[in-house]
Amino acid sequence: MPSLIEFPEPQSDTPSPKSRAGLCLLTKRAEFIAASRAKKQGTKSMMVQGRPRQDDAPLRVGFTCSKKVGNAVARNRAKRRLREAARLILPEHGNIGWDYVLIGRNDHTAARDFEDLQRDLIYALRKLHSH
RNA sequence: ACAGAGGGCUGGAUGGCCGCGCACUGGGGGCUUGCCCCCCACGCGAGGAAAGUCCGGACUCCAUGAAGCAACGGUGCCGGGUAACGCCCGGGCAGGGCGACCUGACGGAGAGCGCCACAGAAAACAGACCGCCCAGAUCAGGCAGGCUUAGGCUGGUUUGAAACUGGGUAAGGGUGAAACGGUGGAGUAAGAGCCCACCGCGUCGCUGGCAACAGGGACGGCACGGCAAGCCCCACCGGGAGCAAUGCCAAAUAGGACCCCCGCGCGGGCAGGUCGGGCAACCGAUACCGCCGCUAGGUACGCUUCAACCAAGAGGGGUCGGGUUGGCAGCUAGAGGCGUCUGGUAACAGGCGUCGCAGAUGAAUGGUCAUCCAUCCCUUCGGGGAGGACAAGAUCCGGCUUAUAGGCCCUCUGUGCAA
RNA sequence: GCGGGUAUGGUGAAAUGGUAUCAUAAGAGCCUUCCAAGCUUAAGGCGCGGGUUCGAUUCCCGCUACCCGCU
Repeated sequence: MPSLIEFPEPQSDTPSPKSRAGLCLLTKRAEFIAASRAKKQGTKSMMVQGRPRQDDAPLRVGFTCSKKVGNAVARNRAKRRLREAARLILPEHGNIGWDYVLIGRNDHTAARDFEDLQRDLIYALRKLHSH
């Protein structure tokens, strides 16, 4: 029923209600662009972008794989591995009120050992928070 | 055994723990009792090509329907299958292979236009550059005769000739992708379908076949080069756009500005008439009649014709500007899969039974562990290590094309060996 | 996802089925005291694979890469 659905205020800082795997997801292109203009930290297996939002809402995360990663099979696999790593790491190491974007890289995101992938994410988050 | 040909199937397997999407079957809980929300269990959860978007449809809108013409695009041996097709099956013909078998845009060049570079005599109504042959003239030589004192002159016959003139001929000619039927004989001055035999070609009957076509006969007497994936002709097919179609809800904005257009008639003006007001000039109303101006539409599209409908209205069109990028429906039961029977050579069709089989939208299948399977590497033969083809739905279906590690099954061909 | 288009020297562009032209850049030489301009000169190419044709940059089919439009 439309009358019962509370429409969110049209302010860009309010988190979008979409969630999956226990994490709030970024869905709008403008949110991705805002994150890309903030801090970034590259590792061997991924690029991580982070942006503090100045509110107390839960942290949000988005995943991106461009055509450089490969065909659709390679892109989907890279995003799944990034999503699994985010599910395990972010609730513990992420900060409330931040937006994160994880970007897959050619070959290494799909081929790197999963424990190394998790260590890469923890390292990148620590660097982003400290700067 | 080796080498091959055709067809079909499969596309790593099993389990444990954590995690994801959908559905709403069951259970539990929450309150704002809604067919709402949360949790748990169960169920389902990428492909043979999901791909390329090359064809054909379903469906939706443009735009309610019908017919014809033109243009444009496509298809192109024959018959059948199909909702339809450029697809499939069967047959014919042509080419390739010892063979199983494979390949083929495979209508028309006798409707017309165009092109055929270079080379070559000539590239398309044929003609004749070289050559070959005949005749003539000229020149030279041999031989015989006549005249003459030796020399020499004359004319007959024959032979030859680089070049000349007039005819005959198209057999031969470095070429070229392609050269005016081919081979053999007869014939001739030389030659020639000029004639003959066979082959090819053309025309007309006959026989078989639904047909494409095949077989055989008679006649003709060589005419008719190639290219239509050049234009074109013939036959058939096609209105356009696409699920980001389309419909609805919510939100937001300026329910915005300017310009143009509209028939039965409309609008304006003038004069008169009529009515009303006014002392009057004049003002207002009316539209039966007269004159002036504007106009002959839209749905329909390149053109023509027709039926029907709409046509001064919240009208149509154009330019500029502003707002939104949320949600729901479409959205998965369909020319559906599997099994079996019947008809058919087959593609396929029909009957019966049975199954319920993804519906996401920054977009769901992942992480990890163990065992097995295929492959590769190392090896002290105990084992150890690496590691899984091409590639993932996005409205749905029928095809085609392209990519694809390997594994399995069936049928057939050739060669060799054995019995 | 759906639809449309392009590919020619390093770069930007032309072309009737007969080995491809122009501009510019880069190389060498001349000119100049030197540079620029100018002049001369050589090299360098039809995205890939099939087919039609005697012959393909051109015609047809299939791939590859790139670009554009539609919510």
